[in-house]
Amino acid sequence: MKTLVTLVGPTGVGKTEVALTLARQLGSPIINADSRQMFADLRIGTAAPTATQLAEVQHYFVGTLGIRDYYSAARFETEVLKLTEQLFRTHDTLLLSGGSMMYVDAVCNGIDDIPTVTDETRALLRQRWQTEGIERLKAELRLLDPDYYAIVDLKNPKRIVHALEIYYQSGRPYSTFRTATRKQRPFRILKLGLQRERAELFERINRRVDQMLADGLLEEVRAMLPYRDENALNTVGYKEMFQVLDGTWTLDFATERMKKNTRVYAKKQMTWFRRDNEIHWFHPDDTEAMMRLIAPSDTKTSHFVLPST
RNA sequence: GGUGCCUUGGAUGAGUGGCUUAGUCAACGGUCUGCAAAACCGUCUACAGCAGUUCGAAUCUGCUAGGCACCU
Repeated sequence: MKTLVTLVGPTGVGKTEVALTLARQLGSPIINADSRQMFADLRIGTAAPTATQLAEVQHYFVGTLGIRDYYSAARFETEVLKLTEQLFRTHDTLLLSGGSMMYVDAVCNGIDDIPTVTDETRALLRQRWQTEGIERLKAELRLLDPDYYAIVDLKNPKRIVHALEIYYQSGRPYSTFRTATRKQRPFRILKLGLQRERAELFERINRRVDQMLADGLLEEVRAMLPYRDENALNTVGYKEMFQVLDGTWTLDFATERMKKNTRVYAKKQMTWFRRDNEIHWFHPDDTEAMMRLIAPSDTKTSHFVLPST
């Protein structure tokens, strides 16, 4: 039975280290599920695996995107599925590790087949949102897709706009694409979650932010200035440091904000993962317990085999 | 010792007799099916203490405590 081991947890909990340990023992490559570590130019601020770590274990989806590339959870789903199909020919166990909640869910549960929105449609709707206001778009959605209008979070402009994008892209209401069904995968999925006490996690986050700055985060951000409006840079760490480069925030203030926003992000991740009752939770130090769950039989069985007489 | 000003929820900060839950930040909780490290939502009802005035006080009066300023 082929198994995809999925390692999740909040930012800063220690996923990278644990993933390496497990990968070594399983002889598996690491499939990265962190939406920001995929960008080649965002290494320091996303705490991407180091060159040494990358050299030691084969990684996929780390540093594969240019800063202006479009990407999505749906695309991740299809690419990972294609990759696993290939890798499972030579591996029984594969490791998927990362904290991007939606990316992980896309791989585990699937995403409905919704048409990709073109740049033109996206730009058009964004412009209408700005010039006509969200109320107009809401009224329009109510007429075009009453079913979705009834359930959508009307306070969230992104959801309204997206539903309209789909409508204009395809000529069909967004709600007709939503099946709410879970896709079956041709392999077993074992979900492991990493957890620490909150105070300890926050302490690690604070220290890691300081380390990023010492490692040259500001220079990395400076190189991204020409692309600051790209979605990939709407990211904790980069947002704050742009303010420093603009001269509107002091470095100290920005650093505090970055720490705070990272903590908030970690909490959001925990909120998301908490409701997934398929996750088995572990302390990051307890990789032995994780291995026992992943490969329970390996060494144990021999003890129970009675010598034949 | 005397005089004047001040004291609001974790922080900041409006409010000078009832209409009110100020607001902001933090903290905590939650939503989530194509940009998700995104976007959005909810919770946290305080007025330094005591005694009065009043139908009714954070808002008026007195005393007590603490803080700040000035004076002998």
